[in-house]
Amino acid sequence: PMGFDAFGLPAEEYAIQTGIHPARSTQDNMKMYRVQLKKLGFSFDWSRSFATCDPNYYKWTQWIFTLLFTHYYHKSEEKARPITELLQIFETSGNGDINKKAFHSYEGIFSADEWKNFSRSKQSEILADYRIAYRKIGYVNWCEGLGTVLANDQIKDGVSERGGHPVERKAMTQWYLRITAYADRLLLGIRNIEWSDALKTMQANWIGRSEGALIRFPIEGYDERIEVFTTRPDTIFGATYMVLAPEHDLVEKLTTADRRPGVDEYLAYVSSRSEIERMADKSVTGEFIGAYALHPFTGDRVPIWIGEYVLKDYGTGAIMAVPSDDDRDLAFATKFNIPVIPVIDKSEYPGATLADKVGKVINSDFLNGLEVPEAISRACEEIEKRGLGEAKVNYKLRDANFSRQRYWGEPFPILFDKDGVPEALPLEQLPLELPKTKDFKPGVGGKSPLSRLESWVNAGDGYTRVTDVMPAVAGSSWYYLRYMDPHNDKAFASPEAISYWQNVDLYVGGSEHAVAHLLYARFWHKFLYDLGYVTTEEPFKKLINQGMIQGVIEYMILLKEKVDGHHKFLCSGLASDRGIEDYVRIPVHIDFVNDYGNSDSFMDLNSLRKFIKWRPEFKNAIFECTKGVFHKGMFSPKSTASDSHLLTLSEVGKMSKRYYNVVNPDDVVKDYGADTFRAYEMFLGPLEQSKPWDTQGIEGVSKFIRKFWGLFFTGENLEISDATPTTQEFKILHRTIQKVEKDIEAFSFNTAVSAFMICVNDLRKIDCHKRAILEPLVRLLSPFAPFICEELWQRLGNESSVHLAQYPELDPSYLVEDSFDYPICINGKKRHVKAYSSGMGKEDIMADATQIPEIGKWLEGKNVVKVIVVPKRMVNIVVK
RNA sequence: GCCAAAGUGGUGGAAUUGGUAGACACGCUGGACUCAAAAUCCAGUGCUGGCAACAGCGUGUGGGUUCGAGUCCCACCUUUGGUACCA
Repeated sequence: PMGFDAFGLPAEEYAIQTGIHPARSTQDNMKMYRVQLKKLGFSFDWSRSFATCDPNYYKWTQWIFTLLFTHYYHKSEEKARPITELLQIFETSGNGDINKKAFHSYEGIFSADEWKNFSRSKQSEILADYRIAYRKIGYVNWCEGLGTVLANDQIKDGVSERGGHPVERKAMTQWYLRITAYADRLLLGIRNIEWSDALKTMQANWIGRSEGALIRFPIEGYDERIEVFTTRPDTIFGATYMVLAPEHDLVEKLTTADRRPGVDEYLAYVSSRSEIERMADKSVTGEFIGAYALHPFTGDRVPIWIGEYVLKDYGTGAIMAVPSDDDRDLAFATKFNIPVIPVIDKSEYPGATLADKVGKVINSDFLNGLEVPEAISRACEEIEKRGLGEAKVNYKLRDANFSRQRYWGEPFPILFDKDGVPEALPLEQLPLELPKTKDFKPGVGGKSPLSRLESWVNAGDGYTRVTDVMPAVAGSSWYYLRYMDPHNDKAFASPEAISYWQNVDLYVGGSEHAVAHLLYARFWHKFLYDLGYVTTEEPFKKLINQGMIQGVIEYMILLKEKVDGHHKFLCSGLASDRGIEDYVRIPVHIDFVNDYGNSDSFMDLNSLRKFIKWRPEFKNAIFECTKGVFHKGMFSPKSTASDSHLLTLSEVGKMSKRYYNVVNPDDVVKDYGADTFRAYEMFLGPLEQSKPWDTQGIEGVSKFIRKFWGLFFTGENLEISDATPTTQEFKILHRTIQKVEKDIEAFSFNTAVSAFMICVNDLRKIDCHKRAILEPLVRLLSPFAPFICEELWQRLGNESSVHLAQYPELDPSYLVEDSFDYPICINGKKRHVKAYSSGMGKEDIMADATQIPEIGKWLEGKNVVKVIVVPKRMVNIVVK
């Protein structure tokens, strides 16, 4: 159910050509059309991956969506409640008459104080609006937000990565997943799962809980107030100006006539800037809009500005700026000559930065003299007392855009009536299948392809359908539950199956899912838990991030000539005889120092930076990317001297078609067999670690497999003895059982393979061919080398599969050693080794160790201060 | 900048969680078998000095704790992921 990249081609284009539903097509079809599409020279923009295409599965994804749609978050109960309950309460409470009960229930959406602060007209508007409450208060909200769509009218900025087509960001009414309702519980739940600390921290940071205050600033001459969120209410007396996000609702209203031209110009500037530009260039920009807020405590006039550095989506989209205690505010104030009032005295905390929450408050009326932490709570108190705002917890986590303007994906099981009120389709009408079509081009104004289908949009009786589809994360948020009962057509999984399987014991996945997929799945799971559909609070009990097998990416740089005293290079990627033509799209000249921002070459900027770091003498060189074909063997072998004309650079990175560094496992299997390949992947290193694929070491594993086979055969003939094994042979076996068992539990497969190698080497040395040893060993090795073990198991005369056989059991009695080789150390340095029997006491060892003749020379002329004996570890003699 | 992870031979990596650093492999060197090669087998292989016995040094750098540090603490350097004006 996860979206997958099918040969790097989007499903839409595939369907255009074939008319075949990708999920139902065969691999061969795919390959055939892949070739055709390439010939046609398609480039693609609006989708790279297939969404879930099996209606029997996505029926339940749609059903869960209807649950999310018909439930709301009840703050005081901290769980999901059906919206219908809420509506009933309103209906019985009479038109516009807000009784306490209704009020309480409404708390799930607005706090009591928020409600109080709404104007009378807004309150009745909300009540009159209750019929369309679904739009606003469910776990999925139908509201406006930015989406990235193909610009089919005008080129604005930025081009798509794949085809170079222009895209734009556009506000559209879309579905949003209200994951923020679960922010607190998603954060708390992290404690109870066995994930790596790194991953837990990443999720915690992503949720980004911060405690602070919501403060409402009155505006001179207006009834409205500006709401700001701050984690530093203690610095409120240092607030010398306010900044609104350029997209803030009040900007239009508050801008004075004399400031209008400047503001319009600034707004135009902001909207012209692409995300990339904003990120690359963080220069301080802003504009005064002419209006003033009134400081809630002092009543001073506080000028209102707009500025790019305030984000519409975080907090309230507005800040009180305290230049004395915030780096960004200070930079802004400095640039625009806004006064700075120091409010925190940090003289007692040398080395503390502006952001550190330490110091004593000054210039701040009733806060003077307090330490920062006290001042924060004191300020919150006062703010609440005077009705200026309240303490508030804010989360970085934002509601997730759940609409995609493309063809493939689960259609939304929602109909809008003629008044625009959404209704969920009942389960009997699911799945709502995607309509068949041959027209996959985007709709007008960046709308999705479905909007072009009149028969889809109009559902009859004045009802209309949503034209967007769900993202790939929809299906992936719960697919593991479907595995528990995959063929059930009455429910997404039966209660029996759910209570038997519960949740995922071990989830192995890449760390790229750290915040998105893993967070959404946790949210859905908790939601289903609240509704009683699952029995656990967390979907994935234990999680391991496997590393990625990487490839080596090679680059080549050719010193071409000297131009105006500058070195000029031809640079290129390479790795195979297929050449690089396709991958260097636009030849560009890069003067690295002055113009390095415009690279569109295969050899990316990072590599160039690395190159410069390595060879600083070429700092001022000119790099020219070329379409020419470089072969590895074209130039003299790797030379790095500056008099040479060729330099090579390589780096380790993802295996990808675009780098020509993909190693096909089939080839390795063909050369060495599946068992060797499998065991070698395990042997390469720790599971969690990414590592480059390097076939050099595979010989060792291959030899091991052959040696293991050799234990059973002399030439072609099976030669197995039924003799009783010696103690030593049993010891070798059971030592291996112990080690392998422990390693499997710790997911340390590389050391398990090494234990097998040691075992086989030891058995060869003593020429052991005994069934009583080898048969358990076959069973033990079978998860690591399943095919050869199955073969040997059958040859040993067993009827059923080795994979169904009883796993060998450890007998610790074979592991008892009667002596131990103690390293004898002088002051912690090993000088000698001596064996002492296991029964020997500490005192006896101590006494003997100091008498060892070989140790004598180290003790000469010194006093023995202390002798430390650690049983079964070592002996340390401390001398002075 | 911030968050996270990691730095051990020529290479991939071990190290019982504070107790013999370099297991197991690859590579390399020498040898056996062979007319020869491949395959296989045997021996050696951290660095430096020495014929050797042996000695000194050695887990990114500098300091600290300890009888004892790859492992713990402090500061720094480097690399790899992630993230980005989060108020």
